[in-house]
Amino acid sequence: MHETYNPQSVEVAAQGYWDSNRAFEVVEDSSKPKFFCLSMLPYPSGALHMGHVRNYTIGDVISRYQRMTGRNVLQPMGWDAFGLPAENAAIARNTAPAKWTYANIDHMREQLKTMGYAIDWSREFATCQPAYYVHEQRMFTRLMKKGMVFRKNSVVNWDPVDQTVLANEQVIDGRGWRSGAVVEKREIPQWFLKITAYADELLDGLDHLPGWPDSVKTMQRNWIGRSQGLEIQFAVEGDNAPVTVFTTRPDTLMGVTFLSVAAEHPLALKAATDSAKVAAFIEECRHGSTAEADVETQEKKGIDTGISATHPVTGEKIPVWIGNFVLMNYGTGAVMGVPAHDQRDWEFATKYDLFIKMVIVSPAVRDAVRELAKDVENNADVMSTALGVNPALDVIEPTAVDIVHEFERNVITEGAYTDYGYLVNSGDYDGMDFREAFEALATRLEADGKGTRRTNYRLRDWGVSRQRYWGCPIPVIYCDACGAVPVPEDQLPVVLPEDVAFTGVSSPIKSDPEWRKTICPTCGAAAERETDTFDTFMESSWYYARYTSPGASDMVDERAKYWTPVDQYIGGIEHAILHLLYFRFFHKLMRDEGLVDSDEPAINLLCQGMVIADTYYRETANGGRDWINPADVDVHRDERGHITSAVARSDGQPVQIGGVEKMAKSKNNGVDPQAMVSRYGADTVRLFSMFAAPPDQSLEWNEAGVEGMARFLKRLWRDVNQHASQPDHPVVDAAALTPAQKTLRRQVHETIAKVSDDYGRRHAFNTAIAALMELLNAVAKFADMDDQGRAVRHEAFESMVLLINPITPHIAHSLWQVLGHAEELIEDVAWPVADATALVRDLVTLAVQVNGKLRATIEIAANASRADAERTALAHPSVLALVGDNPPKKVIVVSGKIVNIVV
RNA sequence: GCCCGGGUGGCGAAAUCGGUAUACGCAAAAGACUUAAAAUCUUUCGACCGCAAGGUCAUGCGGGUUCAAGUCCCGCCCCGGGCACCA
Repeated sequence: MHETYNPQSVEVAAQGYWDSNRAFEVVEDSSKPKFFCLSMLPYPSGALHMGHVRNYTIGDVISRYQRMTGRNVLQPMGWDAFGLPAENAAIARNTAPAKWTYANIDHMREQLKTMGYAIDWSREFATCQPAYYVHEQRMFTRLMKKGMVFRKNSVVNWDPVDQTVLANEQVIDGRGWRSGAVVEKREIPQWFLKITAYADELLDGLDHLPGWPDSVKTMQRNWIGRSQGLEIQFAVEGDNAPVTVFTTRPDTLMGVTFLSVAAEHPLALKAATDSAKVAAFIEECRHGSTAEADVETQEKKGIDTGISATHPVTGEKIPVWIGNFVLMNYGTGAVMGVPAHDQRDWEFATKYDLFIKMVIVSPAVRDAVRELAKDVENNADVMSTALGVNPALDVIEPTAVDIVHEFERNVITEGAYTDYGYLVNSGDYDGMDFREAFEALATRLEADGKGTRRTNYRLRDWGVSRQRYWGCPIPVIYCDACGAVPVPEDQLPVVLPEDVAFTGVSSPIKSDPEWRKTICPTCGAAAERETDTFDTFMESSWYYARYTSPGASDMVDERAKYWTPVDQYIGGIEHAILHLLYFRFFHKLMRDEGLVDSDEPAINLLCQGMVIADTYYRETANGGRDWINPADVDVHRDERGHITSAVARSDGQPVQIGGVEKMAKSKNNGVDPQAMVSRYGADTVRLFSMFAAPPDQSLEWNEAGVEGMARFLKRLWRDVNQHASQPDHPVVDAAALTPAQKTLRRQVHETIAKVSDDYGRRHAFNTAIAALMELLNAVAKFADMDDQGRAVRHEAFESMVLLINPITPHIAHSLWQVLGHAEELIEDVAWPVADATALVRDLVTLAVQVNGKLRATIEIAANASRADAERTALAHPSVLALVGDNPPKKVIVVSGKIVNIVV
């Protein structure tokens, strides 16, 4: 017997056994149901962090559990290896991005292996390998031929000092992160994938994903943003083209008092040629970042172009303004201004003293007017009369007029009324509701050729061009005669040179005139290659499919149809929209190429929360903060456990407590998984990361909590070994058990049922662990040394080891042998099933409430009738004291739970 | 600004379909073992009042629905994620 638990030797032994048996390498097997368990692949940033550990432990628990329930489980791993950080590291360390990336992968692979994940490593790849990205390039050229790809101008952040395009992340407060120069918006030609062609399918498909979190589906629905509305043309004076706007609220059309166009809109550019002020405003709009969050939070500013447009219904002249909040790349680049019924327009109109015209009243106002003016033939007229639109009407109800005026005053002075209501001040449309007004105006404008009913999407086409080096080259050749030509399939891959000097000023393939030189595949003339690379979301959109078909000559082969779709996908909630939308989009592209046969890439999705930790700091002389790692801080508490102070371990001097934040380099509060594994073992780290919080919430790293987990595993080790050292026991004879033995056995089977449900359905690993802890506590208190006592205890320990195996597989591997099983893979032992007869209870506890307050509990037979329950409850002394002799008004009995007596 | 989450003891959390709020763990306190410490074991542990029995109050704040609300509805506050070139 091993007296003490030594995680290091246990883990080395288990991992060695798995390796030598190739325990987790899988092939297609039609005799078993398959289960594809996928975790989002890591970016090889340098070292494993706790977020990875959490993500991959969740995936591993699900994989091992599914394997034990008899499924053929594929759990792969790879590397999302292209990206911006490699370029930054290359500049900082004077090395090549490829070299840095491959070194990180080697290091992180070793770190992952110490965690003991049940991964099929034979399928591993890195997305920066030509053997991977060649398929992506081929797919792109096929999509080009299908018309799914187009090129258009698009706005980027331009650093005028460094003469380079900046990512949004590289723009801090409107300035380039290195140069500090005010960033400019610049238009350059870029490649796009027509994701909008799939907008309806991407939206409607969400209704067929019951295994995805509602929050993710809602975010995607809102992101796609399908809306029904009207596209309306406003004629513009002079020889200008009409301005087209899209609105979902055509019922407010009569309230339009201005138009706003983007600074890049042709009409704005036209106005700039006549006015230096307008030109200066447009110049000002060119500064600052392109990020929507920045655009939406900046101060709303505008300028009158001096040009007027004509209202398509009334024929009135309305001014055209330029607004810095109008996005050229969304919709038509122009919006109609309805200050009375749109809050942003209201603020804009108030700021620039533009006319506010109320044309919608609330249902409450309409109803009040209708009631007061019920004798008047048409109460829509009363509302219009109140507004002075129809003074000819001589029968009006003064109070009704006041109500309408009051509402109008409110709209003008307090803020827009943005809900649906009833039209007023709108001529022929007075009295209509939203639906009627929409139909009437749509019909009229369509007849006049000034409007069209349209379905609009917030979703924009996917710009895939990046002006960076460390990415997959876009396989296009530019020929003066033939234009943009896809690289022929037999010339793929277009290989990115890896052995380069990277200085950060320009991409090595852009600055090397030789690399881009080629000949046109169509006409054979001298031509040039595209030097932009793909957005790295391209690689992460289809990697899951490649795992199914290692070595396939195309993107995937027939094996993909066995393994896809993914049964369980696990990753961070930060990917809820972009990655998960592109991932779904790419699956549909592959389906339409005949590569896979399902509509969606993943059946179930689990989004895990962040890993957070305490922060500590000291003020520096210049007012900054010097962050100190939690591992180097000692915390003092008072006797109630409140933290009173913290000191640095290095010098014993106090440090400031900075609160709990996401683990990040900037706050120096990252906890190194490697250090934790060497101190406590991988099983303890896995156990803590599953226990400390449910998977979808943030997880606070707390080393004392980790020690608690180590204690639990030590006790489990000790108690199982102690049990195994006792004499052999007979099989459990359910009919011969004492009440105490029966109770323990019931707890064992209740735990089996709970843990199975927690793993398989709820993904509530924290409560599964709590249930196992409770069972270990119960077994420890169970002192029965009789034959049947030992038999029941043996059943308890075997169940516990099997149940905990998905979370702590190394210790389970050892303890399974201790319990008398010859060396075997515990994942191939059948998952325990709760015995229904062992779950039966004789007595149940009911809570007894009087007027909804708990006053007593009673124990009654599990099969007692409701009347029995009511009688027993009413007879309880505490209840009698409160109820007295008066008969209760009402008694509610919820069987097995509660009796509530209302007096 | 817009969209999506979250807020429960000293701390991490539990309460799965509206039915006994605080399971499990951490921290803390007391005791046992020890020359001592660590480890381990036992006990206590939401707040307030009370010798006790028991009572009152408590799930971010303010209302509401219900026999019954952490859970449902309305209005706020605070924290986090995303916003299309971080991945």
